[in-house]
Amino acid sequence: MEKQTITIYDVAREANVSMATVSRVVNGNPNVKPTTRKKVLEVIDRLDYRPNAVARGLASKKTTTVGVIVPDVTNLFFASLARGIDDIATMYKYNIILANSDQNESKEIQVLNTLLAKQVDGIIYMGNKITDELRAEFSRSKTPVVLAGTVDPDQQVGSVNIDYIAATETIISKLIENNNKKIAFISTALANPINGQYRLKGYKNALLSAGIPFDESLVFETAATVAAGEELAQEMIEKDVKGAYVSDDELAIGLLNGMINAGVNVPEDFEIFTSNNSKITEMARPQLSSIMLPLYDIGAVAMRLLTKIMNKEEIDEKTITLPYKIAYRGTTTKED
Amino acid sequence: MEKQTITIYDVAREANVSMATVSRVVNGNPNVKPTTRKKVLEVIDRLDYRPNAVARGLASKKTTTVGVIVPDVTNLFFASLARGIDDIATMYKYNIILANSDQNESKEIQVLNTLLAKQVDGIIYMGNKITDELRAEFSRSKTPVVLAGTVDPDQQVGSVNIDYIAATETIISKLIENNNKKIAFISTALANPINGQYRLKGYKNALLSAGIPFDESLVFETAATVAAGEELAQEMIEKDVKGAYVSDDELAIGLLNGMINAGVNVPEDFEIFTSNNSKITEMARPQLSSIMLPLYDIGAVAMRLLTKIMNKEEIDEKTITLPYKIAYRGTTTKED
DNA sequence: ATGAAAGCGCTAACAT
DNA sequence: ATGTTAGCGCTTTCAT
Repeated sequence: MEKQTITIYDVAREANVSMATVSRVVNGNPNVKPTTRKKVLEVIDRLDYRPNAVARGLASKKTTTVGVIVPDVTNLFFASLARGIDDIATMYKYNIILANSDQNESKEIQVLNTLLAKQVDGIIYMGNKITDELRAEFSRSKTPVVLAGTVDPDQQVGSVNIDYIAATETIISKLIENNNKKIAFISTALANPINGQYRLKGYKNALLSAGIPFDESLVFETAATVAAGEELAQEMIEKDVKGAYVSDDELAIGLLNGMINAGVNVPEDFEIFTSNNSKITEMARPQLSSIMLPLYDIGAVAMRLLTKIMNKEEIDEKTITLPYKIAYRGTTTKED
Repeated sequence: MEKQTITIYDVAREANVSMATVSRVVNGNPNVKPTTRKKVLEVIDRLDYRPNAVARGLASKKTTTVGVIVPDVTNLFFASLARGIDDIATMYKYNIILANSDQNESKEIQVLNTLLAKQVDGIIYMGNKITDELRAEFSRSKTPVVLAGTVDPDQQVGSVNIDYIAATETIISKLIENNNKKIAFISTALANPINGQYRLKGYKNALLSAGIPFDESLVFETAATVAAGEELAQEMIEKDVKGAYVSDDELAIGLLNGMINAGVNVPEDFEIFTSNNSKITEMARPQLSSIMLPLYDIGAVAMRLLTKIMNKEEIDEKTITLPYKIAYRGTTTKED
């Protein structure tokens, strides 16, 4: 015998009221006489009634769930953003459907489509580049989208980031000042505008200010893994590079460990600045100096922005730039 | 003018067929003549029709989404499990609603309830202890539940784990053999049966085999953080402890760094074994020796098990024990 | 303050 | 192979 599900209709019958009244009670509508409210609540409790969110979603056209597209939760960078997102989502009574995209374009499109099919009220996207196809899908539905730690050069959708150009310029200048003229720019996906445009721009700006010519051969593109970083160490030594800016923390740890294994003294003979200040930066020995990206906050603010858009509130500015700091730790010499 | 949503009815009208036929085409039902299928698909494409998963969920009583309750995605241990879960979920056309519980009982209960309200087809739970209240909620609905990296001593729900007792016993024996008799057992939440019952049991077993009396004062309970580990270092030195088994990787890195900062040689004068083999174990210097918990696989197998249960397939054994290995790395002396 | 009734967009018998 | 028809459990006018 299947366990019968209790519906709003059952409650209405037992409480001698209409479905509408039960609905009002459940949704906290004030237009209910206290005595009836009490009676209804009593029946709800007695029958152990639980509103069916799917039915509610169909009727109200709101699911109170948002889709979160993330390259890989296993990367602390994204996990931290996701945590910020979920906390704020919970605060505003939303749930998140988390989907890993592996930065894979077709997977992103597919994920986006199932998210839209599931009628999410909004989407938070993290990734590399907003391809044209992706943008087309975004605008095909009117579901609001916010980018977290991801930029859209065209600023068509909301986004939350820091000023990557300024941050990078600052630390590269610091590196030059501490150190010498040969600084590597080590990045994951240069196709990502954050890396290939903004950070690289900051790097070039700093060189320019110091009167150092830009050397293409000091720009490296590789994977966001420890192994990739270790592999790069030898090349640093061969090219007699004295310092490096790295766009990913795992990659930075790999490079750090690779240099140390090769007998190089860090930071005396080689300085490293990394970008995300995820918690692994403090696990490294020496601890990694880093741009202090407010990871959790980027996620949290992105979700907050999304709630406003979903709620059709007035938005002052949909392109949000958060402040950042610099952590001078063990992989750079002078503090400031 | 609101953009009108295209429904199955619109497609039916345009294609001169019934809704049922459109539904059949959309759901890949073979009972459709190829020519009509083609015609319907053409209209679907032309109108840019997207099936509404919420309506489908209400009608079919299946949402193809599963709830995942996790203490904190920001912990690599859980992030790795979550990744395994999501990959298999995607493979079987499910999406996951990810909810952080912070190991907080009331939050767990609340999250579980909203997940059930959203009519998830199944739930994967990760956490500490299955409290009675939680178990009551689990059985209150017939929604299938599988535990990933979490044990239920009563084995009432499905679960995927390794043999924690044997794994711990093995490495403690190794530590004793390498080293000496004073081995600390450092754990997060002893209330978690994995720590307080199984791992501690393995620890005691190993001591017993070696004829070493169990010393309560060598059992430490603390938080799963780097800071907590660093704080513990001094105590290790004062008590003249020569080795430690640690239940969490972040905690282990903290301890490792703390010992090194105190001038202790690792592994020569102090050996460390940690438990989860998350990727940070390879970022540490020296790299952490560890039980090789198949994190991704635990998540993947848990999700696979859940799909079987949701699909009412025959299950051989709902309490699954996966194999594990031991990684002998830099924080222990002899290899084996 | 409460009720009646019409959907929301789809699936799933059941007919034909 | 295709169509008809009830729902699924709820929200939301519109009355009263």
